[in-house]
Amino acid sequence: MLSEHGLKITPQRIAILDVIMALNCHPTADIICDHLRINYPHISIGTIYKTLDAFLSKGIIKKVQSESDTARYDGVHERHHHLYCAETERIEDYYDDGLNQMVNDYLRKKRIKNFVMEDFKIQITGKFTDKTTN
Amino acid sequence: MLSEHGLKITPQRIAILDVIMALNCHPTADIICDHLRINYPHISIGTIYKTLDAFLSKGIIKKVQSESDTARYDGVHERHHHLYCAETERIEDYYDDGLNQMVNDYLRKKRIKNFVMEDFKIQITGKFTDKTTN
DNA sequence: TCTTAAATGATAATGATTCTCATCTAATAT
DNA sequence: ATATTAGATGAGAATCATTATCATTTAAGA
Repeated sequence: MLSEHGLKITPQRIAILDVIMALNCHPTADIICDHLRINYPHISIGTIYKTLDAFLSKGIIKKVQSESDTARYDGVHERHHHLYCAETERIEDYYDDGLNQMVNDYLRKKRIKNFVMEDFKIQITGKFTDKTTN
Repeated sequence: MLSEHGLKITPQRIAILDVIMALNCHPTADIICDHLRINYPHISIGTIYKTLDAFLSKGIIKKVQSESDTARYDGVHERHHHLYCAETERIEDYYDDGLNQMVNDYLRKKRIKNFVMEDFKIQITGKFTDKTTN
C-alpha cells in the first residue's frame, strides 16, 4: 500500500497505518499517538503529523470535516457519510448507496454554475440513542 | 436580535453581528477582527471569540464544517450547503430547495438506526471555474 | 556494501483559541 | 435620574494543536 503510492516503507509508517485501520473510529493525532506508544514508546508526535500529511496527500486517508478544533482522520475508502452529535463529538460512519446514487445523479444533472463537482459528503447531525462502543 | 436571545446589547456585539452579516463570505475570527478594527480600533480578539461563542450557542451564527485548522463562521440562516475547493480553501454557499427536500424526505423515511436526525449539510467539493469576488 | 535522498526524533516555534482578572457598562431596581 | 450588580470588555498570559528546524538515522537502489 505504501509503495503503491511511492512512499518509503518504514516501521513507523506501517504502525501508523495499522493503528488507523484497526481503530475504525475517527481518531485525532493524539489518540493515534497513544495507541502507537503501546508498541512504539519513542515515536514522535511530529513524525505522526508528517506521516498523516503524507497519507492525506496520497489519498490513503482523509480528514474528517467537522466544527471542532482538533483534526480527525478517517481510513475508510468506500464512499460514506457521517452521523455527528455536536454535544458529544461522537462521529459514526453512515453507508447508504441509495443515497449516494440519488444525490450524485441529481448534482451531475444540475451542473452547478462555475463549479466542477468532484465529490460530496453529507454530515447528518442529531443525537445518538445508544451508547458508544469505543 | 440580540435581546431576543437574552444577550446583553453592547456596541461590540452589534458591530460584530453587523460585520458577519455584511461580509457574507465565511470569515475567520481574524478576518472579522480586521474589519471591526476599521471602526473599532480597540476591540479585543478575546472579546470577538467570546462573542462568537455566545452567538453560536444561541444559534445566531454557525460554524462552517471544514478540514482546515482555523474556524470559519456563517451568518446565513436559510438552509444551504457549501461548495468547497480544497486547493484554494474557497467556500461558496449553495442554495437548492429541490435537493433539500429530496434528501430530507429520503432520510426521514429511512429512519437511521440508533440516531435521531436533526439536520444535514452537504459539502460539495471540486473546483471553481471563475475568480473570487472577495 | 556504499551512497544518498528521505525519514525520524527531540525540541523549539507558531498560530489559533481560551483563560484570567481588573475595569467598565447595560439593564434593572430605587 | 441614580445606584446597583451581573455580566461584558480589554490586555495580556496561558494552553493546545500543529508546523518547522536540524542533527542523526535508515530505506532503497547502485
